[in-house]
Amino acid sequence: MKTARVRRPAAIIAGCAPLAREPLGAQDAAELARIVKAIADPTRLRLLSLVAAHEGGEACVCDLTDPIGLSQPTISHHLKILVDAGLLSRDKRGVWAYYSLVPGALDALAGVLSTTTLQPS
Amino acid sequence: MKTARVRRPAAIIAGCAPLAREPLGAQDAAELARIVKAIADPTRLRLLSLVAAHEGGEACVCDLTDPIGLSQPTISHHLKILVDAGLLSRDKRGVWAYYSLVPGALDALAGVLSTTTLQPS
DNA sequence: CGGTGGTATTGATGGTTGTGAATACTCGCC
DNA sequence: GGCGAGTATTCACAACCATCAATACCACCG
Repeated sequence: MKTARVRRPAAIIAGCAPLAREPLGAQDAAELARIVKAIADPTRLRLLSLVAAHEGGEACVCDLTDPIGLSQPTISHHLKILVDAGLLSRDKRGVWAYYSLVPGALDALAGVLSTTTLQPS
Repeated sequence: MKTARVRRPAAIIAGCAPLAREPLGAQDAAELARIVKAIADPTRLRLLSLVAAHEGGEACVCDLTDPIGLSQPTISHHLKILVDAGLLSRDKRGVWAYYSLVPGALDALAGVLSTTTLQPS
């Protein structure tokens, strides 16, 4: 069990300046890149949108394999990466594992990337 | 010369729904991932912020090698990736190549990622 | 308790990528 | 024209990654 990684969700990116504000330090850049890497894959982008658009805001693995068209282990693997990045949360109820968006995580990421101060309308 | 790639800047991501709105198609996901991959690297994130924070909003390669601490060819390589992704623009004046943020590119990306409708304050 | 079905993990593999060394290119200048 | 400086490209290599097949895990049900 060496998964004692950082594990902090999107709090670390919330602490970063808006990217265009001031030069990013090497350490902040590394942590931010770790999050961005999680969504730098077409399959994982689709998984995020599928989960978000699914009814109830959550979906289990069996809901995702068919639309994506990849094997079940591969889907589980990508989901794990998204969970580790703090973008998805996993809720195992019985045999099924339900994944849902971590509230605010994607928005925090968007906030760091945007060059202007953004706020919900 | 096979660089007749897509080359469209951030227009393609502006055409995508906000990611959480509806399931992302395979093709949209691939194009979006191509852009996201460009910023999924600590060095390139730092380059973006360095360019943005530099005086005049532009910087040449020689301004960037020292703060980053990598070789000049490597910096040029990363800059090329950012330009190809439509996030940076290159303006060669004499011997110097000045890089600057493509206006709206990062914001378009942030808009696709955010789960709420965002607008500048 | 044995089976069944949903999910996670392991192992292997082909492909991608970040990096530096060496080198080529391209201006401006003497 | 030739030289020097800033930048880009090529080549090579180690590290990482996305994927699948096989298998293990685990909760429920008869």
